[in-house]
Amino acid sequence: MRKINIESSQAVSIDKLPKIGPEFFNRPTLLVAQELLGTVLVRQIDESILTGRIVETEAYFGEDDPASHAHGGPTPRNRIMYGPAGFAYIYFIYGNHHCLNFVTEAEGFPAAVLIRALHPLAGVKIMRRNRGQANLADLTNGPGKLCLALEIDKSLNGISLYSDELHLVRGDYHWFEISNGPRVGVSQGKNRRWRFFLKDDPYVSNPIRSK
DNA sequence: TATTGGATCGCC
DNA sequence: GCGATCCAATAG
Repeated sequence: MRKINIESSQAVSIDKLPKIGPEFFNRPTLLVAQELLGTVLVRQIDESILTGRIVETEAYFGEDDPASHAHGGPTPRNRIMYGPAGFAYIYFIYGNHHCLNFVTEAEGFPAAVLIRALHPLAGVKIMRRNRGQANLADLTNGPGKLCLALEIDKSLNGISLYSDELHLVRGDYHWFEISNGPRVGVSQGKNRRWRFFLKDDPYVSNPIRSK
């Protein structure tokens, strides 16, 4: 029976924490993007468990969204976005980095939420090893950083978010304020303020943190 | 087959 | 502020 510090206060058994089910993701994307804040991402690798509280997300919605990979219709790369909700869409970008997305909405409609930043909880030692540096606040404060820290790459593309390897559980972190702003790194669709994050949280990614 | 640009990061 | 680095999409 594995014991783990999910929220730093008391050790609980990871087996007893109910996974968040696929129905959570099969809902309006902007709602899911906000309700994901405060939940805990669990990454299990063999005997190791890495967890982090989601503190920053971005929504990508439909083929009409110019910033979405699905803008312009289905391709081999974006096909997971067209599938049912509750699966991971993972892609490689800028020749260096992976990004983790959760597919939302009904099958056939391309939408997803990009996970942009985590507050590291369990497995910090392994995350530090994976990232090759020691500053806790810089471990998972960006989409590429958190994938490296949690050993998430394209081999997990299309995996169920109800799997042991990768899933979500509810945190006990509730009383926060949600801020929103323009999405990061997109050249089009700037008018959509679909980046959501915990107000004043130190683990949010750096660019344009406030306002 | 070639070219171009991208939902980034870390170092200068 | 800029280079690394390479995949995906588009054009030819």
